[in-house]
Order: sequence, then structure tokens, then C-alpha cells
Amino acid sequence: MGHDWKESLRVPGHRLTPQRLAVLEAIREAGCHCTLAEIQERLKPQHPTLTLPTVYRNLRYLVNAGLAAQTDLGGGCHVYEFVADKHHHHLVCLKCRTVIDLPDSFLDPLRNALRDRYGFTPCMEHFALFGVCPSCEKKASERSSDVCLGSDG
Amino acid sequence: MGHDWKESLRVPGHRLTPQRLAVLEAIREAGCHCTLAEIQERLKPQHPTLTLPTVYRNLRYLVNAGLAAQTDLGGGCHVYEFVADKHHHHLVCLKCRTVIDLPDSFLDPLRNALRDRYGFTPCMEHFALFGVCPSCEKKASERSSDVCLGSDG
DNA sequence: TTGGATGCAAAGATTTTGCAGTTTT
DNA sequence: AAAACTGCAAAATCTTTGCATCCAA
Repeated sequence: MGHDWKESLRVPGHRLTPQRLAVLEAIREAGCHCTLAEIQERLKPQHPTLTLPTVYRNLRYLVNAGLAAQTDLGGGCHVYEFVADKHHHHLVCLKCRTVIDLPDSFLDPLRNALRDRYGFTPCMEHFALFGVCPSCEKKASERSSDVCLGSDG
Repeated sequence: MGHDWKESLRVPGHRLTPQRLAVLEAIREAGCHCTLAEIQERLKPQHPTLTLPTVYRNLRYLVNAGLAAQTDLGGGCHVYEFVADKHHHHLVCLKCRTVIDLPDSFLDPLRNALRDRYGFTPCMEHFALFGVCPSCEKKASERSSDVCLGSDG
């Protein structure tokens, strides 16, 4: 039952405040990528006074500390998630915004290849991949002539 | 000498304006990922009246049309690039922000695995991977005790 | 006690929208 | 002529910052 990650926040020169812990717990309990709005929603009951700047500052802190990951899933804002021992990743459908979780082991071949070839050590907790999900792929192939230019304005 | 991509913008219900073409040419000539500021800089001499909303609208249009790709490289704003026949990808160093280009073929194994296992068709032109570059990795290992908690505020 | 963290308010930055007028088709 | 697009201005978001106060160590 090791709550070791708490201890990793007890670093000389830094302080483990209730707010900081609350933000960590929020994304940990969420168990998946969450937006600022979702994090605030989660914090409201127990910590109604916790402010937006504080959440942002603590998220940045946690990302630097390696306990959280920040990702852009294309929704117009960043999403954050707790970095557990078991990483997982995201396949994001560009059409319907469905997110498929991808187990970490799936990326091992890529990881090794990057290290061998480029000496690059990827931070795979920051990993999101965009594309088309099976369901939308199927829909698209049914409509044989699909011009795909969105309207603007 | 095929300027075929221009023709792909001549779609019924859409119009090929000088501005739209200019934005396309800007990212095409840039040859790499560029920010809004960089795009505007490039457009200024030839198209001094081109406005920010127009650039944004056309970039969104081009992304939908499959001629441009939007990526978050962690710099606080999106970067855009022309989607040529030869895709390439980015290894972004989280420490020094260096960007290493990765040839498309490098991702074929992953691509195939995703398709086989999940039926997911990745849009690999949207690909960016964060991590630590060889140079920073070396620096880090030289300083054996490196607590890596950034300060905030 | 000390200086790191919070809360508040305000600002900064990126990106979007409404609308009248212009331009492509 | 019709409707898509532009330019302008303003707004909507997301995110950061300054500063006085508070609190963990």
C-alpha cells in the first residue's frame, strides 16, 4: 500500500501543502486524462477555496516532478493525468474524438528503436496519437464519395 | 512539377482566394513546423493586409483539407506545417527544446501494429514525441545528483 | 523564522466570432 | 447574382503573473 509518490514531494526547498496534495489526488483518482474544468469539479467539494492559479501552478509543479503528464488531445486545452508505474497512451479519433487507451508495452519497439538510432529517450507518458478509429473508418468507407472539407466561420 | 495541391482546393462550395493560397505557400515554403508569428512574418512582405483571423481560418481549413498538420510542440501555441508526400516527425527535447526530425519510415512498424491490433488508422503527420535528447541526457548523467523540480511563480 | 505557496485580481496570450463589405465562381 | 471569404473589432478561452498574506518546515 505504498503512498510513495507523496514522499517524492517532500523535497528540500519545496513544501507539501494540502492544495498540492489535493491536486495530485484529484488526477490520481480520476484515473484518466482530465481537463482543468474536470479537475476543479473534482476538487470543489473538499476544497472549495482552491483557486485556478493554484491548480495550474501545482499541475506544472507535478509535471516537473514527474508525477503528472500534460498532453494536448486537440480539445483546445491541455489534459493532465497521474503518471502511475503503468503508463498508458491515447489513440484519439479526429472525427468523433473517441479516445482508445494503448498499453505501454505496445510502444516498446518504438522506444528501443529511438534509443538505438537517435540516442533519444522518449517520455512516453506524454504520448498521444491522432487518427481515425475503426468505427469512423467504416462509416467513411460506406460513403464512397466523401469530400472532407470542413466549413469555417 | 505538379502543383496538384492547389487543385485540391478547387472544390465546389469552396473558393480559392489569394489569401488562402498565400497561407498554403507560406507553410509550404517554410518547409518545417512554424508558429503563427512565423507564418505572419513570412506573409508580411507580399500580403501586408492579411489578418490574423484569416490566417487562423485558412490554417484550420487547410488542416481539414489534409494539406496542413497542426501540432502542439509544447511551446504554448500550435505549430503548423505543410503535409507533403514525404511525412516526417519530431522528437522534441523537453530540456533544451531541440527538435530532431524523424523520417516517416521509422514509424511503419508502429503504424502496422496499430492497424492490426486496434483497427486504428493513425494520421502520422500529426506526430510529435517528447523526451530527452542525447546531449541533455549526457549532461544529466554527468551531474549525478540532479533533483529536477522546477520552481513556479 | 523563513521563504515557498496560496488567493485574489488583473493581465497576457492564443484563438474564435459577428458582421458589413468584398470577391470568387 | 449568390454565397464564400476577408478584414476589422471585439470577445472568449486558456494560462500566467504581481503582490500581500499565510503556512509548512
